[in-house]
Amino acid sequence: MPVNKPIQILLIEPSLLIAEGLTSLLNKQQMRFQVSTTDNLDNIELQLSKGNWHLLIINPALIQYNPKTMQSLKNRFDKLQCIALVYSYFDERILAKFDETISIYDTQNTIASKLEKLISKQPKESSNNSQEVLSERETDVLKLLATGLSNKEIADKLHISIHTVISHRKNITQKTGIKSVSGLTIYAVVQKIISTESIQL
Amino acid sequence: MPVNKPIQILLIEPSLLIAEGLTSLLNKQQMRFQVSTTDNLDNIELQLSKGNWHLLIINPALIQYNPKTMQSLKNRFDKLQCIALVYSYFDERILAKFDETISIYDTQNTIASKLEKLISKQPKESSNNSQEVLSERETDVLKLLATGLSNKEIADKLHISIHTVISHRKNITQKTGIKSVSGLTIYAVVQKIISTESIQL
DNA sequence: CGTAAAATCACTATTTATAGGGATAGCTTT
DNA sequence: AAAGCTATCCCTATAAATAGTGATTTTACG
Repeated sequence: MPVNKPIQILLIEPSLLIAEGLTSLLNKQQMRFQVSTTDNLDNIELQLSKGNWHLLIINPALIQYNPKTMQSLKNRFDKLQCIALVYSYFDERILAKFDETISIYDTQNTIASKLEKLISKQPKESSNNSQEVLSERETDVLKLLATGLSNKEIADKLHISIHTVISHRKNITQKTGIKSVSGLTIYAVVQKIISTESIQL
Repeated sequence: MPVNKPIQILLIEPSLLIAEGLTSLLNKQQMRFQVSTTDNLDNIELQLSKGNWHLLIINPALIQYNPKTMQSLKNRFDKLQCIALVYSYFDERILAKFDETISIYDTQNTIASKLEKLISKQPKESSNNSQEVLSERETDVLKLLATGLSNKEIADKLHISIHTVISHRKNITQKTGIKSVSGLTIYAVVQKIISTESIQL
């Protein structure tokens, strides 16, 4: 099972509903998008600096009166692509500052293809190893992890040391980009590595 | 495990993104909402007639120029409550025709409580069969836990101390008998406390 | 045969989670 | 009014998980 690293997206949008909608739509796509949302521009530089973001989607209303912010962001994070998320009419001169524009009336496919096009423009640093597959042993560990066992229990069950389990888990996290146990659990279910019945409820 | 009948909602909204957002938000609520979406008014009477709908959520832009539709719907389906979903300013006289108004800038709680208030007005057919295992607050915690957040993050999100979160988690574990995060995640999914989309992968 | 990937194990330091003990205040129900 | 439940907060001590680095041995493949 090939696992692509998710595309990291920072979404700045005051309407929770719209943020939720976009997130939900993107989650339905085959390509994996990981969307983080914030509702204002505060601390945005801080947030951008501590992560490997691919796309910034922003409501242009938030920056239309201080285009400097936009420019300074583009300068500091030159690989970051900025997309405007518009509800209604916006001045072309403002929209022109963005790499792309998506509308709330766009279809799911339209939105996704616009984003994908932007991403494919990027130098593929990590997408060459994106056909990553969990190894057999990693799958074993994930399976047991997702059924609710601790590292120690997994180690005992597989007759290996806990260090090895931890090692495998590091690799799993790195390959899938999923850090949380809940996320990995759902992943295991979706990937049919386990069935929900086998989980310790 | 008690199961309440879901609230049937018909959503008429041309923006897929907004429809998706609202659906996603409602799915995160404890109360179960089942949302069907259509993007225009065609065949709406037909659709309404073949289902037991509780709420109709509609973009007022769709009917502002023919209020008759609205009136005729209210006449034919007298138990149906109509909610306006607004993005921007709308004439008060138009909004007054609705039982309630929600904005895309409303918080999740605001939206949910508006809908719940409308529903509770209705004669309760069979809503008292719930020996709900988890309390409301415990459900909040479970919801966030299952999306992959740590105790600390949950505390911040709910504006309570980490001790309280731990306390709730103790109770959740005791009530459900489920100790592992993966087990609780699956539990939350099965109980429709969360949807798999909302999990941080 | 050489190499690359996988699997195994190890150590340190830090952060999180769990177990178990309490406490208080605000409700609802009896 | 008393009993119960919920929500909130606090403490200690221990267990578990994670991040970062590194090393050795198998195994598969050209």
